[in-house]
Amino acid sequence: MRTTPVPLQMYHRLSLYLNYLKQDSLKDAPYISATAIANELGLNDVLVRKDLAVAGKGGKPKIGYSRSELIADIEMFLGYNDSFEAVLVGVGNLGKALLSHKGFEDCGLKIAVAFDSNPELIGTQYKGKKILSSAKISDLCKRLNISIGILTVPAACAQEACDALVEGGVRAVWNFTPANLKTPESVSVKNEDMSASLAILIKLLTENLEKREPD
Amino acid sequence: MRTTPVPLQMYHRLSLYLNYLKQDSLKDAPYISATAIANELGLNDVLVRKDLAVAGKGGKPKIGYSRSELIADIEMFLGYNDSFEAVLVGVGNLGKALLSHKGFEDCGLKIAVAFDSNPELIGTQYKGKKILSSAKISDLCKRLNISIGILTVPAACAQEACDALVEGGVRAVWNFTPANLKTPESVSVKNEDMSASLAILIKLLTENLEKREPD
DNA sequence: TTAATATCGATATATCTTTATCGATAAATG
DNA sequence: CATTTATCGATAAAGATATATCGATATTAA
Repeated sequence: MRTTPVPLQMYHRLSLYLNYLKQDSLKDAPYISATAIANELGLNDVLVRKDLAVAGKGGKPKIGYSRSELIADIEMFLGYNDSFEAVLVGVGNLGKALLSHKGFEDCGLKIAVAFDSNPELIGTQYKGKKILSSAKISDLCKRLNISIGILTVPAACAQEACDALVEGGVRAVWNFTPANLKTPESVSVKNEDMSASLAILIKLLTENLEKREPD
Repeated sequence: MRTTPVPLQMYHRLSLYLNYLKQDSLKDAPYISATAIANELGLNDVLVRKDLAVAGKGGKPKIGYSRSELIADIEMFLGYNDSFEAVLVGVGNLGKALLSHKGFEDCGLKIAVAFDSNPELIGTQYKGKKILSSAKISDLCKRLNISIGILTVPAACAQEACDALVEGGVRAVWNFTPANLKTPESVSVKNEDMSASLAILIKLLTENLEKREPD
């Protein structure tokens, strides 16, 4: 079985670096070291250096990396300069939260339209995005050449909506439902499972409690 | 540096198993094999068996594991039987989405109250949860013996809100903002960084596109 | 009752990921 | 101008995680 050539975790970290590097408080710092980033984010400095070696053009001893160059390099590496068209399915609270989220555009993600099956929402707009009937998903995705589908529907409708997206030629699904989606191999799925995250949170918590109150 | 004794990823997977095992379509299946779970979730069967060996009581050759027993074992292992009191800070769309989410209760998470700084929201309720002034965070957390804080405020207020939670004795923070929170060692933080997830999604997507269109 | 089969559980192996070490280098300092 | 210092980059080592192999076992079928 083939595995990922470059660790997915690294992409996660690069995004963290980017976020850190863009911080207001660093606006006047022309250079920054891997050690500093590592300390700030609680990571190992060699790890940071290795990540930056993959995504960036290299730094200078004693000085570190050019902050602006590093930002540009990471954004390039993460594909934030290419633009991807997306649609969102399910305009509930979570859907609205994602539609409101400024910052996706900076990552090259453009939400073109949203879909919902609620007649009261169909035809209206939210944050400047049109809300259309879910019946039109595949047609519209084809017409607009959409590559990403964001799923924020109830779990029970998730597979159906996903199938419509796939039918519409979408190549990646960002799944915010707990459903275990089936897609053809050519369509990637990234799951954002709240329960799974919560499981880890609770684990961290209990681990932590045990540490403090040994018995 | 000490690392996690039991892989965090495992907790993530256990939650997936749980979700799968509770599926309606399996309601009449008394037994289920690690192989079946692995195939369904796209994992290695030995990996699943290893996870289940840690969390469960073991299965029978040729048959598999008792589905109901497995569910109980995993829930026990994940600490879903213990109940944790939580508060949510920031009743925007995302906050509302989380307040609406049924299913946290099944995991032992009880959101006691919510906080916001918007005067129009303060004093109202959402989904049966009272919304109080953010100024009261630490006092109330102390009084109610809250152990988990859920952060769904704008990034700019994140550290401030987090400090109030820590002051209130919270032991774990579920951070839905992109802020890089500073907490004492005794307080765990679980970050849900959208940009970082998106970075991985885009990576999966482009990887996928390259596979299909080699040049 | 015997043979075939699916599965578990344990052990061993491979792979992936992170951390440690060390020489080289650019700036700062005396 | 030599020395010290912080950092990079490469290589090596360690550690963690996932996969493969194999004997044991319970069920099913001949």
